[in-house]
Amino acid sequence: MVLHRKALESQLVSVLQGCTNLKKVKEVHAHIYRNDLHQCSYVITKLIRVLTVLHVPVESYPRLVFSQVQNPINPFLWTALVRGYALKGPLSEAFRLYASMRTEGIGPVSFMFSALFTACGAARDATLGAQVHAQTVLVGGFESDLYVNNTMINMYVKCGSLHCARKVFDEMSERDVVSWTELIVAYAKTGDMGSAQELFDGLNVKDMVAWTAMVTGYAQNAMPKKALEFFERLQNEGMEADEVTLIGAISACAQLGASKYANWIRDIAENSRFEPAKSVLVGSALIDMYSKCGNVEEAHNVFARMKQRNVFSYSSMIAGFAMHGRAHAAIELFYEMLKTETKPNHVTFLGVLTACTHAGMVEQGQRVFETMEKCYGVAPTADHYACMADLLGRAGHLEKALQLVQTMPMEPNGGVWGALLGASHIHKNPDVAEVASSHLFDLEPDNIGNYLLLSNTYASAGRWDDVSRVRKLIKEKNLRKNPGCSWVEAKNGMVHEFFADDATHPEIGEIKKALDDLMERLKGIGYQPNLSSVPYDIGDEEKKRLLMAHSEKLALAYGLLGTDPGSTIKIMKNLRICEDCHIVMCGASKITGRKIVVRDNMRFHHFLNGACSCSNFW
DNA sequence: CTAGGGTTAG
Repeated sequence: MVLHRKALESQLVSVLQGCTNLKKVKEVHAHIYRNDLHQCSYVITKLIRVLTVLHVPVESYPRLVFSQVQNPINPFLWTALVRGYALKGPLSEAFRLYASMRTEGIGPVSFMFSALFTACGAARDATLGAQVHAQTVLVGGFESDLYVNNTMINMYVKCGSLHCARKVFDEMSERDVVSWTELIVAYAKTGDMGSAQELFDGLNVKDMVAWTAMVTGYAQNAMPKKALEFFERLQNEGMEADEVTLIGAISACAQLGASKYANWIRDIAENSRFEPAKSVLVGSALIDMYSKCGNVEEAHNVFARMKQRNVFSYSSMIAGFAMHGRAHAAIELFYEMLKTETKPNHVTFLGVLTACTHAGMVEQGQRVFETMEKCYGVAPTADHYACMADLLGRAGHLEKALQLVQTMPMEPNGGVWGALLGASHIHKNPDVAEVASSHLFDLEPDNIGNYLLLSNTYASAGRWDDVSRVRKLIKEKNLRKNPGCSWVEAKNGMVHEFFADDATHPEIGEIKKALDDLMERLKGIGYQPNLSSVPYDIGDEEKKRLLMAHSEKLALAYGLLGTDPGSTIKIMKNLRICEDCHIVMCGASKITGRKIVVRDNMRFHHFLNGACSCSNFW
């Protein structure tokens, strides 16, 4: 009889574990009653845990179940409830439960402290966390408990008290790989990869999670080459990369933006247990990567092959279409998404709105903006207002854009004023540019781009006195111009880099000659240098010379020389492509019959047969 | 039971 009961208990627990919805749980609960097991702490603890995971408010169902236990002396039972409050709050209730448990004469246990630390961490309450910390010391016997100390480190990290976390770590008598990894991640998140690396080097037995923390850390801190180095080292150690590791590496490849790396990691992913068609995470990461590498077709291939899609997959694909100027595809996909179970979130709407912006679809964008809260329950953030300011402003409705910014329900951020400044620059409106930049100089005093946009807007209006006033400001602030830089992929996947007026490339002679030839042929079809692209008060000949030295033109010339005639020329630039270069790219695609893709710091331009996917709207 | 996670705008 006893044996039978035990078997039934563990059977019910495992059934509970597999419950994915409330209805099933309720069925099992009825079964528990029928078998007279509603006093069994083991089963009831599991029941409470499952309910919490399914986001049932602790106050309702779980508490009811708990209260039906006549003599709750099992600390696991109490802790299950406390963990529920740890996830959703309120924090005070978690502590009230802990106090009641002690009054019931139940001694403190390590996992109860862990639950309390989790609660403090989730509430970002370091003060309360420190009180629990003091409790563990006061009660005694927990100072050397590895598990308690690890959750304590985690709590301090979540609260942003890295120093306290480090102190706990330094004073621990025994540490395991979890303790180390927690700190490594904490340093990585603050951008301190030096300390992260130092800790990692001191770690004797490194497991896959620790390695992955380094891959992800370097990827998140914009050091993609380092991230990939660690990814390869991890594999050389004989460890199998899992989903999380792959995502870190894929994100690093996305940052590099080169097809060589993209195809390399794609291969690894396809041959892993987490192939993109089956893993939503890996699939979504690949969509983003291919979009950022200029290959939106391949991004869509991955998307189409995925067996399951979630809000990340859809949002990434929509944003991918948007940055490649495929606005209609983006919006179509958005409506397709609305027919599924997947609900759009704030990121989805950013993608849809940028798609409208990049295609100049003002009315469509306004409609989406107006309905996002009403119909889909997603309240616009300042970023969405930035998109709207961009949408209206670029389309030439500067007054409307300004009005929107001045009446928006939250404080405009740098993105909002920046969009307005960008639009003022395009439409050569120094008055609106002045309003926008006065805010930007407060919000982002060191962002040189804003000063340059204002100064260039003055230049386009011929207000040279104002130009030199802004120039002086830049000098006083000791700000340095970001040198323009372009890369182009050669045949073998090698990436060649060019700065403006750069003569360091070994084949610079041929490159210059190829550029001259191209210019001659362009002139034949009516090209004239766009002198207004040069914001300096200098002679026309000097302007022409500066234009010809732009890094993207050098990269284009090298692309013509160094790649197969049938292939796409892929150029990347760290700044926004200038108008003259844009015209030249259009012409070059017509004359040479080559497909040219340029990624500037804003988006992708696909040049084919004399036209650009951005419809000259950028 | 505690550690590593993806989309975003000027």
